[in-house]
Amino acid sequence: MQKTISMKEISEKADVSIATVSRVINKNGRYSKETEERVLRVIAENNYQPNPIAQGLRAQHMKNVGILVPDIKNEFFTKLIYAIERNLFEAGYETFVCNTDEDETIEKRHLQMMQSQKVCGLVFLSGTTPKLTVSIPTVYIDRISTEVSPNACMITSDNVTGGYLATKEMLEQGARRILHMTSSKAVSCYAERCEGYRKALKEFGLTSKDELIATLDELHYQNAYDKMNLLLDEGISFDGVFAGSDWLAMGCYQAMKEHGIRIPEDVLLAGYDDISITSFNAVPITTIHQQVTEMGQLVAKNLIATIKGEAPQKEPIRVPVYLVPRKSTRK
Amino acid sequence: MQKTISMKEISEKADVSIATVSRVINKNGRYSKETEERVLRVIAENNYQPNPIAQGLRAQHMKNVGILVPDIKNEFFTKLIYAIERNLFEAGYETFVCNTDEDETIEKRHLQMMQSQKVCGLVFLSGTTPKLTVSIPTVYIDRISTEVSPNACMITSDNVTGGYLATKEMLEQGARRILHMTSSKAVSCYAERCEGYRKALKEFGLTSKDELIATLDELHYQNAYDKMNLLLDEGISFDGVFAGSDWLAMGCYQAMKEHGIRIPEDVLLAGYDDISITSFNAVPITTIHQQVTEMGQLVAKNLIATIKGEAPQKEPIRVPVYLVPRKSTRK
DNA sequence: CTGTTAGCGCGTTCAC
DNA sequence: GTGAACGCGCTAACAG
Repeated sequence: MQKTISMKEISEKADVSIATVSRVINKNGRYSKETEERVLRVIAENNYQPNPIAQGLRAQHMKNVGILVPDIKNEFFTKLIYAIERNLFEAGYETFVCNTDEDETIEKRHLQMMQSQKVCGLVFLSGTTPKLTVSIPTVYIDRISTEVSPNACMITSDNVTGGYLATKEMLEQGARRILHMTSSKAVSCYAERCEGYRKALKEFGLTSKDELIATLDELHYQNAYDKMNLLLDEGISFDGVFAGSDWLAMGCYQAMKEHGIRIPEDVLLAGYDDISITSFNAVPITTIHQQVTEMGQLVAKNLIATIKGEAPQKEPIRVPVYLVPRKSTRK
Repeated sequence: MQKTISMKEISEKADVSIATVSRVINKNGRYSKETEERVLRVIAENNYQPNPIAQGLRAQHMKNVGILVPDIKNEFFTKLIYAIERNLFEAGYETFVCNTDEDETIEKRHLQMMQSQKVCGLVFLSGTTPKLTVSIPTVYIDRISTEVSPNACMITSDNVTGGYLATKEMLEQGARRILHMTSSKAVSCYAERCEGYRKALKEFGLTSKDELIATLDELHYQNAYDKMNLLLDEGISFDGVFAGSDWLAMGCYQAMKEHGIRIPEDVLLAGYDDISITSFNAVPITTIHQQVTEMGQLVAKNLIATIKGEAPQKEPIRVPVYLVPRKSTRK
């Protein structure tokens, strides 16, 4: 382990007290121009930088933030993480990426660690989380909750509009029995997308039918694939599918394909997130684009503001979405 | 900020000295059975856990490891990160994921932070890195280097065999002029894949031709796409393409498709990594599967061993790969 | 303007 | 078997 130079050594080399060095570093004033220069010179010469751990021990928090993500293998989340990390890093924060696998136990353990490690901020990417009891500045993405912590803020894309746009697209293309695949759990972003789905149906004089709402406990490709196979074997009929996420859409696509259903000729299909795979799929899939870069910026900006003591906005911040029409909804 | 209970408070509640509490926690002996029980009980009752920052300040290192990754948006890397993180977490380590964007400056700044933050281990995922001057236990993945740090070990998949298998597949399917797209920089994994490419050619009585080696400064989809467009416009002829990674293969695919080239009828195509998108592509793409789960386990195992003081293995550890034949090489 | 000092929470040496 | 005391590197309160 490489031993690094300490503030004390700097103070000796600069022939001042350790307190003065600290003041210069933190620009706390109460030092002369000359001493400042001298100290800064010694610091530069020795390539010194303060020990974040010692700072953390004193301040009771580190300049690190934890990001809790349900599935780091999902491109949608990595694009979000990328944007968040980039913005936080520029502001001097390092990032713990904690993959929870949608497992409550793992999530709790990560949270515990984050708390012990005194991260100064937390970011939750959409998922089903237990009630958070910590009072660390937090940003929730795509997870509206009624029981909001006092210093938490929420950023979410406009899921209602997204669901609405995807559904409307298929209605306009002639679909009348649109299946919606979504989460069985009370996850706000999925609930909102479903709301948009209903809204579009209503506009077309239709009502949502329970048998056309397919719910999943886990939101992976495989689950969607299995569920769709089940539904098809049961003989349910539909002429459109709005999947709550792109990976669900991919699962539906695969199952339908294997059942000899042609897309878009027999059934229209739309997903959500706009991950790369949808555009390269054998039949490119219509989807809703979420502006991850903008969301990442907002996350960083709001989190940092909250960390600095500003009261977070109570109202969720909504980022617009737009439809990306592709072959799967255009015969 | 939530104030947590300290060791001192535990010692008071248990009516022992703080030193004894420390000894019990670290199982350093020199305490009686009764005191141990009492201390452990108080610890449990108060849900106490040691402050990692204070521990870190004393020990001069934290139980955290940094992972440096060139592109966190690439599924291949996230699968690797997933496996690494999972294994390290089970062993009690938290992980800093540092995205470098293949930018040396950013990488250096991350490294500097990791060093300041006293991570106890470092993992480099394939990329072009400057010489590392720190002596932190390190694992390199897919980045063989001659100038190895004393406590670094290397894990890599069998890239030579991978390149060989991909190329041989196309040769067996009749291709004779196979273009190879690879990195312009001296990145070991790409160099090795190229070596496998040559080896296969040789076996078929062919030699590699310079005009059939296309190099890229940056290894993204867009660069491959642009390069392939350029080559096609120049009129270079070939009947097979071995791309050094799946995203490069996707870029080649797209450019060829837009030039009216049919795959596999006119040109065969193979990639490397086996990311999801290759199997869902309009023409599923043949690729080389890397066993990321196994690699992640090996990374964690070896890193932890090195952290604990064992001398790391000098020889690179090679993980087998296998060919995943798909439509892009089967007419 | 500058220096001395206490203490953040922990592990460890040294007495007893 | 146990406890007092020091120091890891830093910031802030206080004294001058």
